[in-house]
Amino acid sequence: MSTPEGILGGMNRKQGAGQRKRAYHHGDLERSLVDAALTTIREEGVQALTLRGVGSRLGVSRTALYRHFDDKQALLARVAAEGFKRFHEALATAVARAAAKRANPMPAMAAAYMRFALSNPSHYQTMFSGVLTDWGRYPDLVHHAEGAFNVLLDTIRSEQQEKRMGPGNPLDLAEITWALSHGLATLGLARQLRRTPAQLQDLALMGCTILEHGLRRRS
Amino acid sequence: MSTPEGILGGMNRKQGAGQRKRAYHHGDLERSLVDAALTTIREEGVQALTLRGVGSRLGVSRTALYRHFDDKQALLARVAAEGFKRFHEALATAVARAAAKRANPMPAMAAAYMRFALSNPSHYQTMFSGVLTDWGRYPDLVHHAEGAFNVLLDTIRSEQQEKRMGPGNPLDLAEITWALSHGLATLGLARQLRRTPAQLQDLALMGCTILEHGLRRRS
DNA sequence: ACCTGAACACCGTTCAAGT
DNA sequence: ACCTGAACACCGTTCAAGT
Repeated sequence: MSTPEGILGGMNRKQGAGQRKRAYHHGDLERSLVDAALTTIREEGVQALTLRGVGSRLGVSRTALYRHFDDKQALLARVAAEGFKRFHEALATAVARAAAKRANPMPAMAAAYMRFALSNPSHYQTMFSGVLTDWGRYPDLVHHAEGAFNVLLDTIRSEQQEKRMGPGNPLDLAEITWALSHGLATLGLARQLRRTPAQLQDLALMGCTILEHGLRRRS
Repeated sequence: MSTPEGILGGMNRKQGAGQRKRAYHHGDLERSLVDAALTTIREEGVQALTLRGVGSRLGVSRTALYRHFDDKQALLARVAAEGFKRFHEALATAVARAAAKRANPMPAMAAAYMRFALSNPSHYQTMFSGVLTDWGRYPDLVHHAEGAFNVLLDTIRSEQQEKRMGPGNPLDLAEITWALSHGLATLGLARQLRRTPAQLQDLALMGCTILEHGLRRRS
């Protein structure tokens, strides 16, 4: 790992004043590129993202990006990986908080899922829109995606073990639960359901409750 | 509407022999363009569709398409509209067949939904991938999309009226049911669930059953 | 180390021109 | 009516060159 502060300290003596990683043109261009991409995706959709657009948003040439990312895919993969990391954390936190209150973790996860999608629409779109091919090229993408899914799967397993949830193959139940949350989130973000964020949040909870009740009743 | 047979009959006397709408270069180029687009989408994904690619697949210039479609969006909209029309019909047929057998229409619809997605992946991808903006420009798109959703909504309403389904706001239940089917279909087609088509079909039925049981049990 | 400008091979779209 | 070729304004990506 390089130590940009030390190197740049000699090149630019007006360093400091709260700016740690300032390079001679941009401080932490890599981070700025990701943020600029997120802004573009939020405003125009992931389909409309261009490297020229991202560059010009920062007053930087279209090729400057190649110092930090292999190609356009790599920039999108970074956005998605960051999204999956936050998503993973959001689900884990929701489960932990429910456990601390001895509350049902399933609706807590359903709420956290929808809240994440609504609060991070650019990340969510990049994670699931299908713009990303070759997931295999980006290990942390796969790592956090699997991590998030495993939070769900492990919670279902332990709820079943404690007899708080009805029987059924945990993998089947996890995929069905995920599909419902994912369906509501994608349709909601695409404005295919005519709902306010608060109503989408209610719908996610309601769907989760119905599934849980259905599981108790199965033969 | 023009009558190409009459016009072309004078231009090309080797007409007939089972070919009705043959123009001097291609018979029904419009239909061929849609089919070529579907093939490309199936093989490379909707993101990879180019007008040059579609044209060269038919041995036709990239601009020939503009005689039949306003632009690329219009070609994609045609694919999506055709998809929604077939989708609408598939759902309506499933409900009608279930009614004829006095069978439960809900699992019949869930099965028909997944079967449509698996049998028409190119259509499904174009319908729901988000490549299509400006739905308002294509009325039959909206018409058939609403038609398909209304089959679901009406079925839920009548099942509730006949006391075969538990209580709840029909619109809420329709959107939850749709979201589950849509989530399973999109995740399945994107190979994010590691399932065979037959397993996806089973999962769709299972999800539908759990939802129905959950509805009976709600307070 | 970081950034640029020119160049290349692609795109969708327009338009005058051919049959 | 139907199709083409040239032209235009965009892409992503590469690369030699600058500081």
